Amino acid sequence: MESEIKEGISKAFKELFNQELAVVDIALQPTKKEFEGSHTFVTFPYSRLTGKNPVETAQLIGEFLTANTEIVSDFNVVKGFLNLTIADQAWIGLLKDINADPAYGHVAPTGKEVMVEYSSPNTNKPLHLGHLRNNFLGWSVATILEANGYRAHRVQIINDRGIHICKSMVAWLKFGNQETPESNGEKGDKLVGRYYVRFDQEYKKQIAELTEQGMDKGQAEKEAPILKEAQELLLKWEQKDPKVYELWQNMNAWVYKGFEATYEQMGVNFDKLYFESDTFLLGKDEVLKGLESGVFFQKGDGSIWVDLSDDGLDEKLLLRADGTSVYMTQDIGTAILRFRDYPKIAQQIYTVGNEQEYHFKVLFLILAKIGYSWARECYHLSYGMVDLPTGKMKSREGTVVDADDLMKEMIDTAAEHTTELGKIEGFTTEQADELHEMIGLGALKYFLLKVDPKKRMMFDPAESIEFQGTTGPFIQYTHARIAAILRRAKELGFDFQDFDFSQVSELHPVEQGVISVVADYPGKVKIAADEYSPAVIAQYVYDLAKEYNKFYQEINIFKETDEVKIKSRLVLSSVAAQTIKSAMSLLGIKVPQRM
RNA sequence: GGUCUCGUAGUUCAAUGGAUAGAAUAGAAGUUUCCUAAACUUUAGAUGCAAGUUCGAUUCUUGCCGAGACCA
Repeated sequence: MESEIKEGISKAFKELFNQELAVVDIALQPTKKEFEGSHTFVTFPYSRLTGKNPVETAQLIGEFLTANTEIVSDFNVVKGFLNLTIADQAWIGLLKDINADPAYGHVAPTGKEVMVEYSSPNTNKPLHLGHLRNNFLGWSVATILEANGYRAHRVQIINDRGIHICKSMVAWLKFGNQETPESNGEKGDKLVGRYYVRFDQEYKKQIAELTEQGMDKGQAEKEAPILKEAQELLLKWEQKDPKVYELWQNMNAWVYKGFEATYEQMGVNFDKLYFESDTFLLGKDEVLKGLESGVFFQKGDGSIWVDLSDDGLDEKLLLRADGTSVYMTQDIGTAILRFRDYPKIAQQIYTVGNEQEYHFKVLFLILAKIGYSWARECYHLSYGMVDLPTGKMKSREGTVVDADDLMKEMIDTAAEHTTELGKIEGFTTEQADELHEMIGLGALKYFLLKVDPKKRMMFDPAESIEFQGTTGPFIQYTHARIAAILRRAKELGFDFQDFDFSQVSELHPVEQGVISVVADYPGKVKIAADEYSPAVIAQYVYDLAKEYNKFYQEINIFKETDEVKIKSRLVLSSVAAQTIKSAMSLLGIKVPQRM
């Protein structure tokens, strides 16, 4: 539809003004609702090209389009705005085409591949609210890219080594009494996380004792025995001490099992996991190679650095004086390994919080410096922090919202609301549970994805579980109502599968409204991919649901006596439902048949 | 100190340089003999401040004020 209008405008420029205006340079915008029409062409910028003032230009183009195209039936000009009205037949034709396309809005596979990283947790803490935004975002972007014809590889890097996990290990050895997830039924990531907290408590206690004995605080922080024990453990781990290694493997295995359960509840999955314990040595090799080739330099103490002052940044440490690696070292190794594993990927996307923007800027520069041309195809999908009404999430102050707890709370609230409204009569327990999960998680995902990723956002638990307004459940409810209509149609014996569109002669404005929003879908899917922003889809599907609700309110399909109208509206409803379902699936949200 | 991000209704979010800055929510007032009222309709309310660029600025540039993150 849009492209046909643009072609018409391009033609008009050629024939009326003898000017070349490429179709790609023409922008249309939706007409404001207070004006007649659906598409608007702004003529202010073209006065020079046409030699006429904006109003005359708009008038001439409007006349040309009405006379020479089938789709534009009428127009009006307000200042430099040319508002175009599309012919009913063009809308009907569009509906017919959309209805005939089972993969409407999605591009067939192009053979291009892309890698999307998300989640990437530490193994010493359970997943929290921030991880939810991260996972939903990464998973959704991968799915949106798939809808644009890419093959997406979903991966994560697990920070499974380092002092943090050793802290949990020490605490478990000291206070754990050999307890395991099997022995006490606790989720593995929670158990290990608990010992990390336990370590911190003990550490603080020891610091207090030492300072009481007269040691100054800075020294006490270094000298606390429990910290020394953790450091010793790390050293033993690096030497692959069998006992330490076994404990490390066991505790990490508990964590992974716990994470797996959380991911399953979240509805996300991965094609491949990377572990830092596997990649950090490769990174080290690369740094040493870079030192040999003169890309990096060494300081007097033996530490290795990169100088990025030509790029407007400063010097950055790559390898410590004692030869141990830093985050950057590991990330270099991981990136290289991934391009080896998947040589066909055109791009690597990192879903990581915006506090690491500097880190990734540096990483990509370094990769380019050591000669990897794909470095410029790496993209940091940066997202803002999630704030709570009570303030910032701080693990030390216990104000972290646990991912499992939150998901459970959402599902429970969905159950309460649904029961209150009497919606689940006739449901089996399994059906009811499935529905509550759909609604609870739909509310959560939609709430976290509707905001522009790069912006910091406020998550209000109380508000998010209100299933009103710009929310997932609102959209799910709209879908359920359409499904009810289609069920009713079946009961009444309406078969609209091979509906003959040529019988339809006119449209009600609310029908046209729905078709016009549905028609935007492919364009939105593309924009969402270009901008790596599920928020584009979230906003879109809300608009669609709202538009359908207007239609629903205005027209009672089964009250109509004209069978052609009934069927055409059933087709319209079916197309709307499918588009809602398709768009929601890009966000990882399921839609129910009834709720 | 340096780099970056962000300041929009009471609140949470929108707006490829375009028309009278949109929604939602909270507030006020309505709609159900009819397919699901978790809906719909009406109403009131905002661009931090000051310049600049131009037909036109929430958007681009500069300065200031305010919030946050990162780098030493």
